[in-house]
Amino acid sequence: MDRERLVDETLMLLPTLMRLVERPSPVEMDEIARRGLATDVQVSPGHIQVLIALTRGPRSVGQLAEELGVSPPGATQLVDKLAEHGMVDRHNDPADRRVVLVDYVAGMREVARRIVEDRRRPLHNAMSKMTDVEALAFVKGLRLLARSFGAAAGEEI
Amino acid sequence: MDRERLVDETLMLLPTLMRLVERPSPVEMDEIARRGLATDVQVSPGHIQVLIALTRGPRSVGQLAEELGVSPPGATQLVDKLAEHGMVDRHNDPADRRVVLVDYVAGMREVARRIVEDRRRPLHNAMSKMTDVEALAFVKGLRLLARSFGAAAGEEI
DNA sequence: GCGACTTATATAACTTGCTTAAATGCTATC
DNA sequence: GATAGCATTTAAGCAAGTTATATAAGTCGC
Repeated sequence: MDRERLVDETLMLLPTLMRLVERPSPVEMDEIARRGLATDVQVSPGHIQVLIALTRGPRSVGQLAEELGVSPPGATQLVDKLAEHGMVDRHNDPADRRVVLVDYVAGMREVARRIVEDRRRPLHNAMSKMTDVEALAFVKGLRLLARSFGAAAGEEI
Repeated sequence: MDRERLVDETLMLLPTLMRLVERPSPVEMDEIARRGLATDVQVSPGHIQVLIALTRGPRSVGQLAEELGVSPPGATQLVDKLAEHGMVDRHNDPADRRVVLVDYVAGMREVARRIVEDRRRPLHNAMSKMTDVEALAFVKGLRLLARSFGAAAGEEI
C-alpha cells in the first residue's frame, strides 16, 4: 500500500480539520444562549477538554495542564475563563495548600454535559458513518500520532 | 460498542495533537539550517500544506485558500512567508491577469520535498505501527471528520 | 468602447490561544 | 527557622488566524 500518499493526505487534512474545529459554530452559540448563559461565551477546544477532564473528577491546574498538553499558565487561563462564566470553581487542596483544585460549580455538571454534547454532534455524525472496527482504528491512530509527535517534540516520558 | 467514549477521547486527543503538531521541533530547524536556509525559518502546518499542494502543480492564491480551508488573506500571508524565503514564486496567469499563480522557485521542489519529509517523519513512525486496514480507516476517519465539521460550520458545498 | 458591477489578491488592524520569564505563596529539609 | 523547591499566577509577547477595506483586473449592458 502507498503509505506516503496517506501520510501526505494526513498532513493536508489535520490542520484543515483543526481550523474547522476551532471555528465556533453559530448554532452552538444559540443553544448556549437559550440555556441562559451569556451569548458571547466562546468555548474553545481547550475549554471543552477541561470540561471533559472534569467529568472524571476534580483536577489540579497542573494535572489539567499535563492532560491537555498545555503549559501551567495556559491551564490557568482556561480555568479563568470557565470560572468567569460560573462553570467551574477553585478551592485549595486541604492536603497541600499550594495546589488549586478545579471542579464544576454545583449544578453545572449537567450544563457542561450539554455544552460538550454540542461539540460532540458533528463528531458523532462522522463516526456514525464508520464501522466499529474503523472507529476503533481511527481513535487508535489519533493516540499513536499524539504519542509520536509528543516524542518528536521532546516530551519527557 | 461505546461510541460516546470514543467521541470523548477524540475530543480530548485532537486539540492536544494539534498543539504538538504546531510546536516546531528544534531538530527540524537544525536540518533546515544545515541545508543552507535561514535558521529562523518557521514552517507552520499551513506552510507544509502549501508545499504539499504545490507538488500537484501551480496553484492560484484562491485555490490554495480553498484547499487549506483558510481565507484568501490567510493564503496570501502563507505565500508571502514562503516567497520571502525564496521557496515559491508568484507570476500572473496570462489567461486571467487578476489571478496570481504560485509555484516553486526553480530548483526548490527538491528542497520542499525534504522539508515536508521532516514533518512526515513522526507521522510515518505512528503509521508504521498500524496495519494497512487501520491506516486506511484512520485517514478515512479524518476525511469524514473534516467533511462533518465543514458542514457544521456552514460551509457552502 | 464607456461606466457600473464583480472577482482575485493584498494590506491593516484586531483577536485568540498559546508561550516563556518573573513573582507569589506554600512545603519540606537540613 | 533559613533555604531550596514546587504549584500557581501575573505579565508580556508572539504566531496564526480573522474581518474590513483597498486596489487592480476582468465582464457586461448599453
